[in-house]
Amino acid sequence: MAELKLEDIAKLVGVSRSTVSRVVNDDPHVRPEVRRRVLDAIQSTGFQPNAAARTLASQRSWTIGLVLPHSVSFIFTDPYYPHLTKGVAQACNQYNYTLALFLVGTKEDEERIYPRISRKGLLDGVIVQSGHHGDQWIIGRFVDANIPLVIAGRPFRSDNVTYLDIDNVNAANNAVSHLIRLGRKRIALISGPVNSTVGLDRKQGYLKALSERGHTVDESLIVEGDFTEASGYYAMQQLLANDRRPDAVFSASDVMAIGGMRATREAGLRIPEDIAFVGFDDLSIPQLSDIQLTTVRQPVVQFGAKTVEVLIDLIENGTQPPRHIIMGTELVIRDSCGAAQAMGGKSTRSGGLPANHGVVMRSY
Amino acid sequence: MAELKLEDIAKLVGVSRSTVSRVVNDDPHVRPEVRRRVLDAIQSTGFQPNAAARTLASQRSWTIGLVLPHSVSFIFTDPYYPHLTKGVAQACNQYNYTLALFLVGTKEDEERIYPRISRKGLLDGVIVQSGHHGDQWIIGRFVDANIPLVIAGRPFRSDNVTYLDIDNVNAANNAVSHLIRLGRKRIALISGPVNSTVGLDRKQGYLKALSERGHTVDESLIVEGDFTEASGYYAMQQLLANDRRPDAVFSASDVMAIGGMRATREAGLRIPEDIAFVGFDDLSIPQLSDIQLTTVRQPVVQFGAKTVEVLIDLIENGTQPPRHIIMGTELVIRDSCGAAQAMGGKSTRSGGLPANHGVVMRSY
DNA sequence: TCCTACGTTGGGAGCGCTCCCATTATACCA
DNA sequence: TGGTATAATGGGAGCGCTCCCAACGTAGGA
Repeated sequence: MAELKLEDIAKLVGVSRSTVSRVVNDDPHVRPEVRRRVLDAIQSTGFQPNAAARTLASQRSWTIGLVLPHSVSFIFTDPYYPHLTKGVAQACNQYNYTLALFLVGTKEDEERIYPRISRKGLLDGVIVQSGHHGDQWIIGRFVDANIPLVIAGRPFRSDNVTYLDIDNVNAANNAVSHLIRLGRKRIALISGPVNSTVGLDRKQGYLKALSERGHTVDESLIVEGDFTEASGYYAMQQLLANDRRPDAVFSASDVMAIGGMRATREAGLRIPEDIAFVGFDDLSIPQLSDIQLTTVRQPVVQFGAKTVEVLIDLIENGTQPPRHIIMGTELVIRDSCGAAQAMGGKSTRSGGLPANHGVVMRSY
Repeated sequence: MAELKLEDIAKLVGVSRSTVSRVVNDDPHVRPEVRRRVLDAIQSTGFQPNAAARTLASQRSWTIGLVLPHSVSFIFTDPYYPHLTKGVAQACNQYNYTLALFLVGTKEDEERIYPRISRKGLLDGVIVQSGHHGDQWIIGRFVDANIPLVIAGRPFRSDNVTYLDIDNVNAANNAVSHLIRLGRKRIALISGPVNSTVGLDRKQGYLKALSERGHTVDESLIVEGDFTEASGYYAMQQLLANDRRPDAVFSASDVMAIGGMRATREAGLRIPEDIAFVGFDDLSIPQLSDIQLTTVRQPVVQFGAKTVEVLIDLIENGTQPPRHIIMGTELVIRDSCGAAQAMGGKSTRSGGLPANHGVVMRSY
């Protein structure tokens, strides 16, 4: 079967190329009867308009790019990326855009990928997941290329770009405040990398909670991790080697919290009795544990979808003043923070269920 | 800055459009001196050829599609998908292809996505992750559309399509044989869904190992899961409710094994002393456990990359007889199978390390 | 009845490349 | 030195659409 084109359908129906094009593009200026005949022909022949020709003529590709820098290593261990991707992909489907995925790992990748992205006729716009210091020049590059751009996550220099982020400071503040309310005195932080805005913001929330509630900051209770389970494990070992060990830990990610909890158990300490834990993410990691993690739930999938919507708005309505959109979080209270014991009630654990839903507290 | 085209560069350098095109496409028929001047102009102007125009004229988009059916739910919990995606994305970068990602969840998604994929001028070829019964018609559809196609995973009807798979039967056979060699008598199976070839093949390997080594099959020791942690947990509870409980479990995925191990611990049983576990995947799931899982390592990332290579070969060299490529696996022996104890040695656990590498046995 | 307005339709002119063929420049041999 | 093979170059045609404008038809008002 030779490839059909608009012209062929036109000939078949006995109308012009333009009329078929109008039908395909839902242009109202076609008589209903003609539209029906064209539609029939399209249906019966299985005609699909050629994407490249359409893009060339209309200067719109209906494709958006999702760029995940550094992801090649982290996509292994960090459930954040699959969830974000899912949110973005679903929204793309919904709005009839195609999603082009760019996983950038090495410098070599960058040199192959970034020119391709800046090229016209491939993408209508780009979403860059960011928040790392090293991403600045990439963002600058796309800004220079004048391609519609939305950043997922707060970039270091955010004044002239549109970005979406979750409210990391408030979320961390809530989590730590929760531990303080439960009577914990020495609350440690396993932070994210401080060369990332996520790491920075969650740390700031931790510090804010302490100072707002009259706790003094003990630098020896702050250890930096890199969002991997291993780093959480080592960070916890360091915290436990302290003269006076912590009685609670706020971890900037669930995966690090799991590492920390493993180190805690190995040291013969009980969770939450000896040390309470609160994590960050709530992205359904399968855990081999009878202790369910209290954590900050960030709406990553919706976040990804929202990112797409903002980008499409940018594509279709042209340049606008940069927008900064911040999404809220929830604190999900399960076992590891000791809330159940502290409140004299039963564990929130609904015995035997693979994962309980916990008690949810909206951040705002 | 107005968008540059080939013609503009040509005018700038004082040559023709065709010559610039030759330089851009590395055609050898250009004098070195002219090539240099053109290259300089391209460099200094930052010219990028328009992707859509190129695609339209050459009938090649240098884009391939990765279709993940059912993935919208599983991408949450199953690390297989991110790993496969990573392998595919890296290979795409390497060969200068763009990757278009299609996450298909609902029937609605299908109706939006599949016509787009069949459309000419968007994709040069498609990789479909498969192995589920329901995917047959999708595959048939792409075969009909005559688009270069490679299946990742063995499809149910595989005669007329090219696919890649790992050797699930052998891998499962090895895993179960390992448990038998360690002296386990009642070896249970937490299988994958039997409406998938993965589930079927791993089950067949289990059955094969038993029969080859003179064990009888006890149907009450076989429970079907769906690759989620929850299903592993429930499956294990069912197994433990047995009159005579198993002394070993082979799980068709690590995530289900983790669910199973959680149920085992909750029942007050020891791993591996009371029940030994062997999983399948080895995709670095963060575990809150002092027990490291013995498992079958499947080379998912390389598998994804290989899939791309086979597809590109198909794209560039035209239709060939369908190829069926099967990749080997390794058994990674850690703590949960009890090999260390059985062999009278120490645990293979290198005390305190976040995750040990285990002892690797190549399948073949 | 004619004229105007508007809804409908057709076709030309691109979009920015690649591909092919014709033409010109260069090298090599007799 | 002329003739021929070969390399380098230029430009037309076309890829399959969209967009725009002109042309046509029909209805409604004067």
